[in-house]
Amino acid sequence: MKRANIREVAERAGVSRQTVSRVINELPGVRPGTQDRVQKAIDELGYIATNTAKALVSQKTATFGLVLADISNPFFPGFARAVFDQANSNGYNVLLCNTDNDLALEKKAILSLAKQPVDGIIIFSNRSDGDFLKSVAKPYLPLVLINRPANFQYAASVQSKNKVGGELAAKHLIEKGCTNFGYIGRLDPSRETQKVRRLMGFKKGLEAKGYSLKESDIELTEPNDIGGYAAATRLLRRNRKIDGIFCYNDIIAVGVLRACKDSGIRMPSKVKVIGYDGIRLGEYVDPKLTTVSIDQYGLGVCAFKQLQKLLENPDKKYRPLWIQPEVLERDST
Amino acid sequence: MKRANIREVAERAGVSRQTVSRVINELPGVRPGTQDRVQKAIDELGYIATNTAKALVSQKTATFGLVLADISNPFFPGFARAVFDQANSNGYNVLLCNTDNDLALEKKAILSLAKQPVDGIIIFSNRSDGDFLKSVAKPYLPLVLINRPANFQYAASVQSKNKVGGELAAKHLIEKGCTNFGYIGRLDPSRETQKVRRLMGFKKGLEAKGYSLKESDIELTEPNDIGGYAAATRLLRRNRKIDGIFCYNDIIAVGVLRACKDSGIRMPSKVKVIGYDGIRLGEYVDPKLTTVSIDQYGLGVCAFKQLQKLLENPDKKYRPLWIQPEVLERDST
DNA sequence: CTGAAAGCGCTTACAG
DNA sequence: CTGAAAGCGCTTACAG
Repeated sequence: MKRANIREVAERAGVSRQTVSRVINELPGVRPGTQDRVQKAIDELGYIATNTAKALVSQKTATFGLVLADISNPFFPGFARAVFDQANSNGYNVLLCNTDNDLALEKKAILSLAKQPVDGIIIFSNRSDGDFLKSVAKPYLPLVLINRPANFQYAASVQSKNKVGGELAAKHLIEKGCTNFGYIGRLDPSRETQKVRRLMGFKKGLEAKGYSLKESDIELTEPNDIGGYAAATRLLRRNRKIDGIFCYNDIIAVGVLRACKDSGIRMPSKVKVIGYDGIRLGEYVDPKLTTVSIDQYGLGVCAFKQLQKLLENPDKKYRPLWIQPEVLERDST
Repeated sequence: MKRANIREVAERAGVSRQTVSRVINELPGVRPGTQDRVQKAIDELGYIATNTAKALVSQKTATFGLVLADISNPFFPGFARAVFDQANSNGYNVLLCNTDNDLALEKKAILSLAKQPVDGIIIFSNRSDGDFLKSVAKPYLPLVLINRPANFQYAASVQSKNKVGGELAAKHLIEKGCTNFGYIGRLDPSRETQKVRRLMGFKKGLEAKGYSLKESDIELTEPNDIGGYAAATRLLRRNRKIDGIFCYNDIIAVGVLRACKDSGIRMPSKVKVIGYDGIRLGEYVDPKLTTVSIDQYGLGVCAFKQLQKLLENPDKKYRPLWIQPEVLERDST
């Protein structure tokens, strides 16, 4: 048993291949009677036109790639879901690749998508150097970069305002009465300047109100709850006066919450903790985590919008879309 | 600017298209000097062979589909990640579709994959009727069904032992000293017999030790934490003697935990709660949730294995692979 | 309203 | 070791 092709349908219906093509693509100019005969043949043979052949002639695959660090990381699914929803309602299929934030895997994924080929790629995994991405971005392979500037042709970006987010965290903690601040950040082998903008914003926000953050009140750690736990323990042991902690992300903050609990430190009365990202998990921990929240779904929608524009007119330049973070107050502050 | 094709590479290298083809596919029988000339032309033109053309002749796309209810549901990412990892290390790309457990969306997704086409589909979303799936499963489109029997040709399945899981839950609660049991299940419009097997197993497990579950101690709800909260409130109000609650899944259980806490019911001393699935969230709630855990990653690995077998030899029949649930004891029992 | 011809970018025999 | 021919399953002009 073999998959039926357009020729077999044409033969069975007693028409030419073009006529079948017109029917399946719902093009005008087919007599109703002919249409019926063709439809009957299609149904009888269980014919489904393949995209490969169509893609070959149209040079469009109606498929794009989504490259991200790790779909099983609670940070991504909201974003990914938005991208899938947009794709689905616009007739696109999407090929997903995980990179684990590994440079080699990221390159491999992008290359594998290029050879598929796809019509474009959304990249939310920022290891690759600009030159590589630039060499990939073509009119036939536009790139949308998330949280990374796309300062070359055939690429656009969606970015979230990390510095603003840091400022918001500072403002919130100050409003809640904190006077001694700590920061628990992310150890990061690479020199990604984006990553430090949350801290920069936090410092700026503190300074705007006459406070400051001492270098000794900054702890860096692996970005997970275990790391957050250990970092908070170190931090609070070193400086017992700290009453407001800003964490690089929610998962670190969850570890911080647990460390405080285990040390018998009351939250939010004695210490207030604010995270970053707004992952669902924050609703379930105790106390519920206050956080600088990024609208992940909105981020995904914007990413698709950029891609769509690029697909329509690859030669134009598109300015970045910016996502505005917001404080989501729960019980930890 | 246009994507270079094999003809242009051939011309630039002064060879035929077949020779270029041999080089890119690393086939033997190309003189080293020729090889170098071709490689040089490839590099200069930034040539990347497209899969579409290759797929057309080989009738293989090296792509398969993954259909699931919702990638943003914490239940799926572990499974999905396993599938992606397997795909990646075996040279496959994967197209992901979300169905929201909606029959129409599921059919649409499967059809859209069929027309891509893909080499096969893994389906973890069980709305479609058998006849539809059967009509899709063809030697050219093998199907792997998760948690659903695949009793037709060109299909295989991976299933988890829901009844055993229910029995394990009963056994565990009894061992922990419970004597009065409640069950909080899932409201489900469709008649999916799979869904009730956890309950069947639970009853069986209780009866094996001389206990039983009264109909009035069963509550059904939407499968989320809000629903679990409300159901637990109703259940505990109706029967204050209940000291062991088995929940259809973890997210319901999380709501149950919260309901108990809010009613001042001590856990695990007064009431013990056990969930099902083993999602990560269970580690973060208070008390940490004991659960009947399914190895989601293993499930994904098995799914790919089945697909691979089907791809190699579509005509053979493959028996289902079974996933064994295990009690993961944490603090709620 | 319908069809014959050419072609999308590759690979698969086959010939030399 | 290399290339000419045919073909995978469609669509795109174009002719009638």
